[in-house]
Amino acid sequence: MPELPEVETVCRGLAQNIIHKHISKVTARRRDLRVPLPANFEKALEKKEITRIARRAKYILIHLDNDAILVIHLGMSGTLILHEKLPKTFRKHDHVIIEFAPDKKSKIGYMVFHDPRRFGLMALTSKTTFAKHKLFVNLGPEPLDKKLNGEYLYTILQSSKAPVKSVIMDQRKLVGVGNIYACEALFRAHIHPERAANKVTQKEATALVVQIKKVLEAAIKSGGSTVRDYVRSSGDSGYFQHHFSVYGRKGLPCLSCKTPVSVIRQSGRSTFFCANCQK
DNA sequence: CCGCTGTCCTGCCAGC
DNA sequence: TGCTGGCAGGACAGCG
Repeated sequence: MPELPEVETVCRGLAQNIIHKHISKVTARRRDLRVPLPANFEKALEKKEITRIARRAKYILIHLDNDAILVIHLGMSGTLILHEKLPKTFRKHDHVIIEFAPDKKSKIGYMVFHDPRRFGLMALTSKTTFAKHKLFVNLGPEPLDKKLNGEYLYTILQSSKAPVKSVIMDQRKLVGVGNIYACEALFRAHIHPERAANKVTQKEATALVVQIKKVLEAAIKSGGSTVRDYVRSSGDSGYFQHHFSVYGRKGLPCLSCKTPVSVIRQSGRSTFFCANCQK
């Protein structure tokens, strides 16, 4: 389940494999994803060339050689798998199959969007209307952008008395940080996840920004993380999960002080933290 | 406006 | 072994 590093890893995999490919055929086996596929979905993609792969927040943006952009969100359980040949049988949750015209440069022939929970989506937008699109208009800044500094985060945190963890996961304030990396960044910055955001000091906000960037960059470097069903577009798993300090480590000794890692629920999500190291 | 809860959907795993 | 309940990386509507 992709947070920013996983989505970034998928984008890099796609960029290496499908840029300049021509889409020859699109087949939707199910249209009722989180947002239903538009009626013109297949036609809008067929006969177009892929020119560029980009990412905004947790959305994959596949630019085509006209004004169009194919938007993909993987939700909690979505994967994009590239195949050389069409599989003999489709899996139950293979919802969309994109077929490429053969070319001399690569053997990749198909891309399959697989998403058991259907929390993911595929949508169409365009270069000219992208910024005003419903999915993108309210998104906050990218965490790896220079614009996201301690000063910015401190201002954001000051404006809310919700728990600091909820605020850094709020995609309107800051994109890309999901449950795993929120837990990891707060641990690294020694901030308790339940602390009211407006009680975080300027110094702590700066430390938190540094740790958010560091943990995301480290995860991207190791190819994203895998908990259960996330697979890179090249087909093999990432391995950042071996580096989690607190996430999924309930009851195991804190790597810093050996206190057993705690787990609580915040807004329906599990939060892992060290009650001794995080104040 | 704000903060929090519930919900969408399926699969998997622990516990009985 | 088989069933059940709870939980899963996201996002958003709707409630008080």
